[in-house]
Amino acid sequence: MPTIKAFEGIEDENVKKMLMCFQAKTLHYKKDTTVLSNFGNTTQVGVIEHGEVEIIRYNYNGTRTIIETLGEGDIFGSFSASASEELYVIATTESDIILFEYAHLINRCKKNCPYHNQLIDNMVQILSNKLMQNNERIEILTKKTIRDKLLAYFNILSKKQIRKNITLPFNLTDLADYLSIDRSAMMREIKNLKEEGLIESKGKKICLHY
Amino acid sequence: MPTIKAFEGIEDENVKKMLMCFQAKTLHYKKDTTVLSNFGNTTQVGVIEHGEVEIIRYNYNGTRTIIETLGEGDIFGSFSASASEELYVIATTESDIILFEYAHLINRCKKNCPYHNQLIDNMVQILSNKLMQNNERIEILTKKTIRDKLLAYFNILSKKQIRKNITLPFNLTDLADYLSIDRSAMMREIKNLKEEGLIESKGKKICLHY
DNA sequence: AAAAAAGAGTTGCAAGTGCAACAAAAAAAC
DNA sequence: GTTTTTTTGTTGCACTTGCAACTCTTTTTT
Repeated sequence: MPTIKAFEGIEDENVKKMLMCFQAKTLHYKKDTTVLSNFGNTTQVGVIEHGEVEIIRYNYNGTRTIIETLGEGDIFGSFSASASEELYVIATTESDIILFEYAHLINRCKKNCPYHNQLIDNMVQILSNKLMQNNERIEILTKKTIRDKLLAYFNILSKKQIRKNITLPFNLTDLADYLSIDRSAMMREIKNLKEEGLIESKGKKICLHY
Repeated sequence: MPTIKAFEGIEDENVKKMLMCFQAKTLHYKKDTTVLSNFGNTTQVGVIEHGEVEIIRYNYNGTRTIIETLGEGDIFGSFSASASEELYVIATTESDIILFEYAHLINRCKKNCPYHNQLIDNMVQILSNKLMQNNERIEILTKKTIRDKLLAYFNILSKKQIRKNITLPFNLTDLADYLSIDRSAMMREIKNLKEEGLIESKGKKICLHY
């Protein structure tokens, strides 16, 4: 079993008890299938036991925006998105996902289980982290030019990977989605950055020269 | 005393005890003074007892971006921003602010005070709300055109104020900041929307015709 | 009440960006 | 190994946007 952030510090047997108490269901999803649709209005929480999912918004003009990419042990729920959006949770690989009602997470049950405290402490941690990630994305999105968006993104990544030689966590098409810019315009700007000697790059591999 | 979200459901006397335990300081700030600078790297949390503050990022080119506007009873801390930013918390009106270390919020003290549970439950609530707000902002910022940004923003506001006749919560200059677009370009687009009959507007008052 | 500052509203122009439509390379499927 | 699909890389062009430089109005300060 992978380390599930929400259940960290709780013994396996207690996790099992808790999931029983929550009436949680574990469901299996094939690659590229929908885990939840109209996600903005569900009260469910999903915990990724195995696999990988993406939270996607389909825009009226047919384009799509990646809201978030989640992996093993991650959790998603109403807090992952704005209520006014048309959202889908898609399994990008074969996945096992534990589903239950969000209310269980925040309302302590009557029995006052000791491990419930731990669960809620974990939630504070998880939500804080998500907030920081969101703030990062907002920092990038508020940059006005494609160049500034790219550089801001590369910088943050470089800090995280602790080196100038970074590897993008997704392909260039998805990067353009994440930065909310046109892919071809982004490629053009990457070319400019290369020609000016600010970066070297080939596909997902980028080396910062500043 | 105003309703402070972080302390909701905790009796006044217990709040006082807790703040003692946290070694919290209440400080007074005049209009347009700095509450915290280099905010990204502090471990402090601020609770607004009276007044109003803004979390501001100053960009290298001199422009500024409003990260968040906060009022009475709101809380701010490391979770309010990305660590890589140069941030300031500015009092926009005369304000009283309670400051203490973030660690107190998430680490239950040894005495296991009963009201600490309530505090942490409140934090989950607060963080969830902030996440939703952030998600909203991301939804808006990921729109590609000024028109779509404006309409997305108006829609969300219209839902919140439950009418087509909305009043902006800040002036047009700050709105442009919030949407991260050029003010004059925004004015031009508002004019277009008016001419096409999609909205009526005068200053902060906007009426949606759709 | 007058002066100063802040905000709203406008416009020309240059630069940046999105879109469409490709070709080439790489990866996945057969 | 060949075919198919996905991803990367490129370019011309039109249009949107940012910038600068204003005027006019409203609000705040003295």
